Amino acid sequence: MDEQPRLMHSHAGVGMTGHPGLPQHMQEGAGGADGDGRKQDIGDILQQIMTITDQSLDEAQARKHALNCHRMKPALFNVLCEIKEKTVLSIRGAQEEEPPDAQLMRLDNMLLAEGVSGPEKGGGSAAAAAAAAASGGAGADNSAEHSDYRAKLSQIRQIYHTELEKYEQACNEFTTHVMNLLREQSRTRPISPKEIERMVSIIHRKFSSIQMQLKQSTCEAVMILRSRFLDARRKRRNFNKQATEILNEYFYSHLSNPYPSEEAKEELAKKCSITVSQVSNWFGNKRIRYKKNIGKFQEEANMYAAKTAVNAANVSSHGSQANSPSTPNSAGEKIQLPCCLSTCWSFLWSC
DNA sequence: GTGAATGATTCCAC
DNA sequence: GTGGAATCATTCAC
Repeated sequence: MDEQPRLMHSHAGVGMTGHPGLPQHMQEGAGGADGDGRKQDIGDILQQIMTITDQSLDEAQARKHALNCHRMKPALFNVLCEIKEKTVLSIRGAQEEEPPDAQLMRLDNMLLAEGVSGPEKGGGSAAAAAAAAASGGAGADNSAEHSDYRAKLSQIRQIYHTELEKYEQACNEFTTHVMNLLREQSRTRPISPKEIERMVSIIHRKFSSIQMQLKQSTCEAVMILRSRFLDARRKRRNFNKQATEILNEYFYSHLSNPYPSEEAKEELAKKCSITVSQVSNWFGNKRIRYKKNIGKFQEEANMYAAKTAVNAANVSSHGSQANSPSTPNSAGEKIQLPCCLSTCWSFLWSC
């Protein structure tokens, strides 16, 4: 109960000469009898403001009207606005400068990179191209897969933009509503432009957090789409017969050391129209499966050994040096290797 | 529909 | 970074 008199005294003191919060027009001639009169006026106004909530609606309306028409009202209002602005700045000033949200930046960057946000640029073509390379150049199928990927990405993009537009519209409507409300209220209580600005930024932050959720879920949707598209296991195609033949020929003719060099892998990849990674995968699988069941692969090994022998014989008949199965080593040099040693070699690299 | 074959991926050790 | 081993996902022959 003793709060009110203290506030009143404090506010009344605002009218004192030389008070930093007091505008020039209120300070001029504040001393003497005129100054006492103005202090009394301000005291009256403040008294009316403090008691206005205890009155009936009609009484309050009448008081409100009287206050609005009071000759000292604009000056007092300015003082209250300035005091409030300074108070708000001192309390909130430090909080205004928030660093940009790192998570939001990451999401924005990703959406931009995937072609979901920003200008439409046939988004996802990079991912589609990557998938095409990963799947080993399935050729004709890829264009259909690309269009499928693009269509799905376009759907995600459309949903994202629709939702974003809704949020932005809602944010603008709400901001306008709140600003109108504050402007209306500013006729009866001191609301500084800074305070309105702060309120707007609070609203924007709230809506921004909702937008972040939208961005998060959009990113997840893109990731799922991308992983499905890029998961080549779902799109596995057997190599053609010729490619398998070339790889097997190399494998069995290098049974002593079935580890093709990078150069050999590149050459094989070129010959088979597959990627170097696919060549590595193929040799990895082949080594394991051969080692696990040599007996099963023996027939195949013999077949390719015979084939190699025939090739060598052909070369020999054309004046070449070799007349037994020859095996180029990893450096591409020819070394003499009896067929019967193939299992011994396999034992060597399997240990 | 089922099982073998096979290309790709993942995890781990070196 | 590379290769081995296990596993997955798909294809293919029956």
